[in-house]
Amino acid sequence: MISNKCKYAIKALTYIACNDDGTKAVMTSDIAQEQDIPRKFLEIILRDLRNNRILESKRGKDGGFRLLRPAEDISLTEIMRIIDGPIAMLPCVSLNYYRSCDDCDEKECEVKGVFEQVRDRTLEVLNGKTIKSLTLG
Amino acid sequence: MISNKCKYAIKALTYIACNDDGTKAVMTSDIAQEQDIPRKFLEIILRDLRNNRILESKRGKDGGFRLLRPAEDISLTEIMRIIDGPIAMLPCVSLNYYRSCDDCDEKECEVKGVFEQVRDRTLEVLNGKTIKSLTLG
DNA sequence: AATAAATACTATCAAATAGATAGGATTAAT
DNA sequence: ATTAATCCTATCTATTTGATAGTATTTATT
Repeated sequence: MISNKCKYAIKALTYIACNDDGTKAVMTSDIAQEQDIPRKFLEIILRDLRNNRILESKRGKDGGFRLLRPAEDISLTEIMRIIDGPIAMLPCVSLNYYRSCDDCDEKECEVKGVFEQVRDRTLEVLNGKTIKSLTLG
Repeated sequence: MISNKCKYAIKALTYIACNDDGTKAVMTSDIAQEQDIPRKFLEIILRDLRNNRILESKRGKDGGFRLLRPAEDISLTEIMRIIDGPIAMLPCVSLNYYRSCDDCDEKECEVKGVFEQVRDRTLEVLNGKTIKSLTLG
C-alpha cells in the first residue's frame, strides 16, 4: 500500500501541472481545497517535494509552487521514493534503499528471487508513468 | 514492503514443508531455532495460519504443526493476504480488500489505472508461486 | 513604512501498526 | 502424575501515519 501522503503528493503535482498558467505560482490553499487535502498536511508534503527538487516555491504575497522540471520528466517512482521510501517488497531487493537481511543467506534465499521478479514487473509499469501521463485521461 | 511477520510466515511454512517426514508434527521451537524467528512471535504466526486453514496443529506432547494441504496448493498470495492484508498499492484497486476512495472519483481517477496495472503484473508473478516452488532452489 | 498574504519552520499530538514478550491454561503421550 | 507441547490473554515499546497549532519570515502592494 502507498500512503495517503503519497497519494496526496501525486494529486497535488498533477494539480500544479494542470493549473500553472505561467503567470503566477499555484497556492497551497487552492490545491487543498480543490483536491480535498488537509491544508497543513499538504504544506508539509509540498515542502518535502521542494526540498527534493521536484518543486520550486515562492514566498510572500502571490507566492506558491511550480514544477521545477517539465511534467513529463517527473516519474511516479521518483515521487513514491521521496514520500514513501522503497518500492520493493523486501529491503534486500530494493534498488534505491537496499538493506541486507540479517536472518537469511541472500545467496540461497528462495524468497528473494520471487520479489526481484515482482520488483521488475512493478518498475516496468511505474517507470513509464510521469506526472504528464497522469494528466492525459 | 511486506512485514517481517509475513517473511517469518513464509519461512516457517517452507521449513514445515521440508521437515514433515510423516512421522510427527513439526514443533514451533524447532522452526524458531532453525529459521531464527523469535519463539513467541512465531507462535502467534502459526496460530494465525492455523485459524486460516493453512496449517493443522496437534497439542500436547509430540504436538506441532503440519500443512493442511499439499505445499503446491498453498500460494504466496494466500499467505501474504492472511498476514499482511491487501497486496495492491491502493485500496480502490484491491481484489480481496477493496475499499472505495473518499477523496476521488474512481471513474476518472488517473492514478487508479496505473496501480491496476501494477497489481496485475504483481499477481502474474505471485500467483504462480507456492510453498512448494520455494523449496526447489 | 505599513499591511496583507503567502510559504517556512518547530513543536506537538493521537491513533494505528509492527514487533514482540510474559505468564498461565489446556491438552495429550508416557 | 509428569512432561512437553500448543493455546490464549494481556501487555509493552517503538515507529509510522496522519494531522494540527502557532509563530517566523518573506514579498507584493499600497
